[in-house]
Amino acid sequence: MVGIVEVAERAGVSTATVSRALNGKAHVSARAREKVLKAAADLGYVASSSAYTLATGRSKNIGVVLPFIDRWFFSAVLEGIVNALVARGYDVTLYNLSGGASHRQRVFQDLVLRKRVDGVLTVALKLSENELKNLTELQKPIVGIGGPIPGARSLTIDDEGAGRLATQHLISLGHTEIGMISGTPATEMDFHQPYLRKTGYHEALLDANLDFHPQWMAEADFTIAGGYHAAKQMLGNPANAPTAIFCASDEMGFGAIQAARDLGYRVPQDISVIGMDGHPMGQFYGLSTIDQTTGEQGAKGANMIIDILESDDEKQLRNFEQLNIWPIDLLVRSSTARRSAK
Amino acid sequence: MVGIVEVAERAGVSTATVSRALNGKAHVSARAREKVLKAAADLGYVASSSAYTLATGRSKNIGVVLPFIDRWFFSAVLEGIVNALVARGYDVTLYNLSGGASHRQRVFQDLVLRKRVDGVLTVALKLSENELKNLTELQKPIVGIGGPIPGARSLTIDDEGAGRLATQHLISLGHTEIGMISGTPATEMDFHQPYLRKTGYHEALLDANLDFHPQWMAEADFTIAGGYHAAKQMLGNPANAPTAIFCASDEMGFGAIQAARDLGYRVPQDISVIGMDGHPMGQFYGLSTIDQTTGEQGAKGANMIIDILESDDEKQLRNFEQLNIWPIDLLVRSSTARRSAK
DNA sequence: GGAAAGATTGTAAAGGTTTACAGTTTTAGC
DNA sequence: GCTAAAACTGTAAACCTTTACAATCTTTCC
Repeated sequence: MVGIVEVAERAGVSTATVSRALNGKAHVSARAREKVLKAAADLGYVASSSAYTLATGRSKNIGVVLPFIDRWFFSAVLEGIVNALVARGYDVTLYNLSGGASHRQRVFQDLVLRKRVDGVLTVALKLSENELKNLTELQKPIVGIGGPIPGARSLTIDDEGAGRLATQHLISLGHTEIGMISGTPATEMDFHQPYLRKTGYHEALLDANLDFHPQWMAEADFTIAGGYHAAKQMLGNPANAPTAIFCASDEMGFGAIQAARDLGYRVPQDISVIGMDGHPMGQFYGLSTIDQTTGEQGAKGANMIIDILESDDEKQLRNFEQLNIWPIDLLVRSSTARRSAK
Repeated sequence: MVGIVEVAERAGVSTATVSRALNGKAHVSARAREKVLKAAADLGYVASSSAYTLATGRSKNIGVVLPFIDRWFFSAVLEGIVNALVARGYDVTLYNLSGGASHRQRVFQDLVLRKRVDGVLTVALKLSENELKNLTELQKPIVGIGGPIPGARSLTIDDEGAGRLATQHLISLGHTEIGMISGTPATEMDFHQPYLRKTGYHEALLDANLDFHPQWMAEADFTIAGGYHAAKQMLGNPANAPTAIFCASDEMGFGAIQAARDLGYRVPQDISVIGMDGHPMGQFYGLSTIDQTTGEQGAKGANMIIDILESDDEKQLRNFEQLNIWPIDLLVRSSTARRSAK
C-alpha cells in the first residue's frame, strides 16, 4: 500500500510537505510542490479519505434525504444536487425514506448521525420534532429543499403562491367552476407541498368570490394513474363537473388530460387542465404548468450548503432559520384556454 | 465529544470490550454487554465511521455509478439499490456521469478511487478500457447491473433475447413490416443495451425470413419526445410505413403511441407498438412491453455485492468474470394486436 | 555584509476506532 | 478441590492523515 510516507520518501521531503502540497496549501516552494506531485503521480498515490476525515473532522460528504427516488421531481432534484456537489469536490450519500416508518427512524438515528456527513440536505420533507432534534443536535448545517424546515435554512418555492397563481390563471380565463387534485393525507405526512398548494387554491377562489364545491376537491398520490382516476371521477359525475382542473403535480395533470379525453372531452376546448412542477413531458402533452426549474433548485440548495461549510464565519455553522424563496414561472401551453359556453 | 473511552469509563470496562459489545462480537459476557449498551445509550454515543474505516479498512459504503439519475429506468434501479443496501447496513455514495467527458474522467480517477467505498455498482454502463482498469486495480468487487462488464460480475437481462422476443411477438401477430426505434450513437457510447436490442430485432426478422427496410430503423434518445418524433417520421412517410414498431424503451413507446394517434392511426388496430422496460406508466397507456422488474434488479445487484464483501472466501473478492442473467417477461397489453388487412 | 522578517520545512502529536496478544477469570470434568 | 480448557477482558499497537509548533533557510533592506 502506498501511503503519504512513501510519497514523502520518493520526493525527498517530509510528510507534512506532501500533505501541504497535495492539498494546495500555502508554504510550499514551487520546487517541492513539483517533486511531490511527480512522486504522487508516479506512485499512483490516493489519499485515504477516512484518515483525512479523522484528522480534519470533515468528510467532504453531504447526506441527502428524500422520500422517494423513483419519482420525477425527486430524481430531478437529486441529479441537480449530485452534479453541483461533485463539481465542488463533495460526495453524496443517499438516504431514502420510502421503506416505511421503522426504516425512517433508522435512517435518522443511525445513519445520518454517524458523523459521516458534513451536512444534510433534505428534499420535500416534513420532519417530526424528534427528527429535527436529532438533526440539529449534530451541529451541522441543514438545508431543506422544497418546503420550509423550521429552525433550519430552507430553499423552497412559495407553494401557496404557486397554487394561487395556477388557480388565478384559470379564473382569468373565465372559469368559475374549478376543481383541484391534491395529495392524499398519507403524502402530507411526508411533505407539506400538497397542503400549501391547496391553501393557495382556496385563497384564489375566495378572492374571486367563487363558489367552492366539495366535489371539486379530489385527492391522489401524485402519480399519473392517481390523477387519471381522480379526474375521471370528478368529470364523470354529471351533476357538478368543473370546467377546469388544477393538479398539484404535472404527473397528475397528464393523468387528468387522459381521463378527460377518454370521457370525450376536448382539452382545452371543453376542459382546461393546469399542472405543476415543470416535468419535461409537459411540453409533449402541451400541459400548462407552474415551472419550478427543479434541477437548478437542487443545484442551488447544494451550493447553499457548501457555502455555509466553507465560510470562515463560525456563526454560519449554527443553524439559524432562513427562508429562501425560489422563483416560479407560469408556463402557459395548450391545455388551458378560455372557458367556452357550455 | 463522547468517544469510546467515555463509554468504557462509564461502563467500567476497557475500550476493547466496548468495541466488541457494540459490534455484536463474541467473547463478551452478557453482564458486560449490558453495561456497555446502557452506558452507550446514556451518553448518546455514536461511533465515528471514519475511525472505524481507518481501523478496519471497510467503509460500509458502496459507490453507485450511473449515466443519468433523472430518467425512470435509472432512478428505479437506484431506488432498489439504496433500499437493499440500507437494509444491510450499507451506505450509498452516488456518482453521476451526465456531466460530460471530463467530469466522467474525474469521477473515475478521483472519487471512486478515494478508498471511500468497499465496492462499486455500475448501472447500464459501458466502460472504457482505462476506466475498467482503474476500477479493477482497486481490488474491490465490482458488479455491473444492466449490461455485462467484461472482467467483472454482471447482472443483466439478455438484451438481445429481449429484442428478439419483442419482435417475435409482433411477428406472431402476423406483422411483416416491423419498425424499430433504437438508441442514438451517442447513447451507445454510454451503454450497450440499444445495440444488443437492435441485434435481437434483426435476428428475429432474419429467422422469420422477413424483409428489412432501412426506413424502419430509427434512432432516438430514449425519451418520450424522441420516440414521438422518430415514430412520426417513420409512420408519416407514405411509402413504406410499418404496421408495427418495437421501441427500445417504454418512454419511446409512449411517444410512438402518441405520434401514431396524432397521425390518425388507431392503436392497436392500425399499428401495434411494443416497448421495453416495464415503466409504471405502461399500464396506464396499455403499452405491451418486456418487463424487467427494474427495482428488484437493483436490489439483487446490491445484494450480490454485499454477499461478496461479507463472504469469508478470499477468492470471492477477486474480480472474476461472471454473468448473471435476470429473467424478463413479455407483458402483453392493449397496444399490440393482429395485423389487420391494410 | 548583517539583521530582521518572511517563507519554507520537519517533527511529532492528535484524531477514534479495532484487534492481536497476553493475561485473567470462569467452567467443567473427575 | 484440582486441573485443564474455555471464556472473557485489558493493553497497546496499528490504521493514515493533518497541523501546531519549532527550526531552518531565503530574501530584503540598510
